[in-house]
Amino acid sequence: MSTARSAARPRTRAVLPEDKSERRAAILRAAGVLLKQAPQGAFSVDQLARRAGLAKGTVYLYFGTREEVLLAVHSERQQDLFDALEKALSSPRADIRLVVRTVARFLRTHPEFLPLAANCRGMLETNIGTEAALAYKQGVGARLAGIGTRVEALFPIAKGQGIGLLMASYALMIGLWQISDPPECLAAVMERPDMRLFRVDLEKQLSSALVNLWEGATIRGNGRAT
Amino acid sequence: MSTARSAARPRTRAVLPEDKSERRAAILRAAGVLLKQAPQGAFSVDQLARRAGLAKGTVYLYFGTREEVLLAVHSERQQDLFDALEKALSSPRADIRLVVRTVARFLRTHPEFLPLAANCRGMLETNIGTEAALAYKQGVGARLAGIGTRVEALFPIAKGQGIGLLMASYALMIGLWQISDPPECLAAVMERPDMRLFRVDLEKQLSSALVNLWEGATIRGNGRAT
Amino acid sequence: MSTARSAARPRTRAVLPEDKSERRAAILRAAGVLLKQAPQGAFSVDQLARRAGLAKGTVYLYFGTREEVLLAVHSERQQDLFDALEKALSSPRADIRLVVRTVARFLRTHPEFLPLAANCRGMLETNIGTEAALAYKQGVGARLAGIGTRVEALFPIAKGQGIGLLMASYALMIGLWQISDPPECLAAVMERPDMRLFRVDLEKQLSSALVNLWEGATIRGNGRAT
Amino acid sequence: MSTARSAARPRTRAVLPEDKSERRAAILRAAGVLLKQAPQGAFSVDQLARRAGLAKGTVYLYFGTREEVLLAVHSERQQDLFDALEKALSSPRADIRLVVRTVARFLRTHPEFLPLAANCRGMLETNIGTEAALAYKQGVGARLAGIGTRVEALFPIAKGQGIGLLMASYALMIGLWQISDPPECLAAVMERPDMRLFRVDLEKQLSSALVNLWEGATIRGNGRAT
DNA sequence: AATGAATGAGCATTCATTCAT
DNA sequence: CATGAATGAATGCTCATTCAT
Repeated sequence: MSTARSAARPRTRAVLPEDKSERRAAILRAAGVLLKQAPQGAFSVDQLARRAGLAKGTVYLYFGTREEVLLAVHSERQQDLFDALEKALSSPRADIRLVVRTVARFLRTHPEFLPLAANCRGMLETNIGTEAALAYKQGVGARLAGIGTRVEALFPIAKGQGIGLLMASYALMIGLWQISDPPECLAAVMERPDMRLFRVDLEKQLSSALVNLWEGATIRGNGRAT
Repeated sequence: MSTARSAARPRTRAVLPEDKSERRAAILRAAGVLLKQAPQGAFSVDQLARRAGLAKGTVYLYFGTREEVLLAVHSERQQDLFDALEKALSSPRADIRLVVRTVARFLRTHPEFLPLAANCRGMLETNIGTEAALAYKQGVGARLAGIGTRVEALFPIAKGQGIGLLMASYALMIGLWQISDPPECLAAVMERPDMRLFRVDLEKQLSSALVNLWEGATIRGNGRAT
Repeated sequence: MSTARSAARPRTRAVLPEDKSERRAAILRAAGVLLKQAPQGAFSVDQLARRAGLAKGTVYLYFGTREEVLLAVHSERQQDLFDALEKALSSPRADIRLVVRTVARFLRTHPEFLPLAANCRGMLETNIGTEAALAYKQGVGARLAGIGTRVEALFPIAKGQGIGLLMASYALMIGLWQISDPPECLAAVMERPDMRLFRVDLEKQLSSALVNLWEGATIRGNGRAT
Repeated sequence: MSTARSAARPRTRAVLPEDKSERRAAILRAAGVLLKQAPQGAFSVDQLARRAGLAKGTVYLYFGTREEVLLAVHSERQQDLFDALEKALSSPRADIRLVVRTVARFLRTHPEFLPLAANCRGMLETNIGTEAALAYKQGVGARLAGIGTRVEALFPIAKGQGIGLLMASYALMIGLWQISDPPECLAAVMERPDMRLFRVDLEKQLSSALVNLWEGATIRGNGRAT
């Protein structure tokens, strides 16, 4: 397309470890910005690099593949969710309502979270190295274990069921989003009366379902639960 | 602009409406077969046509786009699930356990269902006309309404909550599958002890979560449910 | 795309010769209509047939290829131009001005003529049988000869130069159209001052050029003309 | 969505601006070669790239679309024609004969020029970005203005008519080629006596017509000219 | 470390034409 | 004669990734 571009003008080099992680962070930040416009992650590496003020090749110095960048963004956000959850569970007033409200607030303030989260498995399947996938899963596992234990301590559920409850809750989040978020091609007809069923208020439905799930799991004797 | 095309050696012609439906069905059947090898639908139209014993162009006589074929397969399967559900709810012994067992049995006998279902929103977003998407959604909506009403009649939940409960259940299915199905790139390391957390028995976990969800929704006074 | 269409409902059959030419004429008429919307002939055989109230296959009973339909339309229009020209040259007041005015009026009242005419060679090259091409050329040749002779009788040009003058005039028409008609991709920028050069008034420029050409050809002693 | 791509074995890299121009030129050169065999530009991007010793994608680093390559070739040749014309008009012996002879010689030595030139509008209409089209037109406009002024200075025509005369001359060139160049499908029958009319000696006819046009335009008092 | 030029696999879709009915 | 189902060739373009500089 272009004809004559000027020669390379490299950025300052990141030599120190802190510079390096700053570079990495810059890429993730840029991805975060682009994710707002294309929640499914439909932007090119070129766009990403340019937005981060770097060259395409540089991205590959910090990440193995395009999808690993997305996974890293997702992972960060997910850890934030875990943080919020852990904090809520540490509160003296911790109960199901608080947990559910915490999740709801997180999703409300991070609208780009669910589209990416729903894509997560697709990303893993597509173009991510074992190493990165493993690291991600281990990160998730560690938090799940910690928070799961806390849940088991706080609520009357059988030992070992906390993690399952958390997983089911997460499944509910991404699954409900997939059902309720109207795709582009239906945007124009969502107002029709026969589409009323699908004009779902995600926050409300999800909160309701989470309450049910958690209450169902904590009914006395529900030791077999989740 | 154009060039003279060479001759063709067509298959027998589907002239009658019933022959045409059979052609259409043949394409869906072929897609079903390919879906076993590529659960995410990663096969080319060419493969699909060849498998159906047709020319590529013929596929486009019966479907608008590649993705509409996949959507049609998914839609059919989903209607099967609705059938099973409706049948279970018609049984005199209908209760939560039966519903959950019905779902579990369906998923066990239709292992290709969830991968495709989890892809559904992506397909809608990608390359599906409003018309086809609308038809799909309407088909789902009609069944949801019918079955939801039945649920409300059978179980002590508030009027209008049946559909929400069904949706949440469906969300749980596709969400848990996404979490629990190990991606290709992790297949080799799933045996590691730190991956134990993710060696989820989908049927068991899902059944447990569904029971919790439905019991939580049907606790007396849970009118605000799901 | 569609699924079940109803069986064939053939039109009445054209058995008599006059019915047949009426069918043929209907196709040409339909092409004429479509040509207004897509002056370059960018419509499909399917559209054409539908517009003519016929099935696709029927078009091929009356014409060998898609392009032969277009050629036939063009040929008809061109014969109309020849008619107008011949009539003008028969007038007692026949002179260069009248000839030029006649051409200008024809083009003004047949705006779809030049786009198609400019495409003519492309059509011949692309997908037209020798037979149809030959018939077209012979039709043109006969008129050229007739009108050329008339020109030679009316104006002081050497014997045999009439045809050349006509050909050059025709070349001027299609060539100037190609230069002056702004392509789609420039529509938005034609108003810019640096595009002023290309905002050509075709009728004016063509008339002017034709006058020059014919006057140049008829200058006394210009026996070497055109 | 994406898949890991395989490695590449690139040619030497064009880093410096001059290397890049050379790359670009190499592509144009390759197009020129292919144009000899397919004067209408009927070759694939793949062929083009291979002939230039590059990968398909590389072509798109230097040009936006296939058609923009063709337009660039045409533009170059056209500038050559302008050069020849300008040189001729600078000669102390500049007169109509010299101009016409210059054009004739150019066309004789550049037989691939007219087929492509006659295609130019089609290309612009088909697949060319506004930017490239604009650049082309501006390039043409600048030369037309310059040469047109020179023509007005040399010949007794009204101010501002030079460009019109040039345009009409160009129209004559491409128009006459379209009429006179026998299409493939008529090659076998061109020898028939009734085709005599169409066995046109392009150079002779064009020269004759150009002389007429220019003489007609320069007749004293022809201020209304072209 | 940073750059960005080069690579090339990958694929849905159209539509003129045929010919069985 | 009329129909319209079936055919299948034909191809531009994107973009993740590599690696020479």
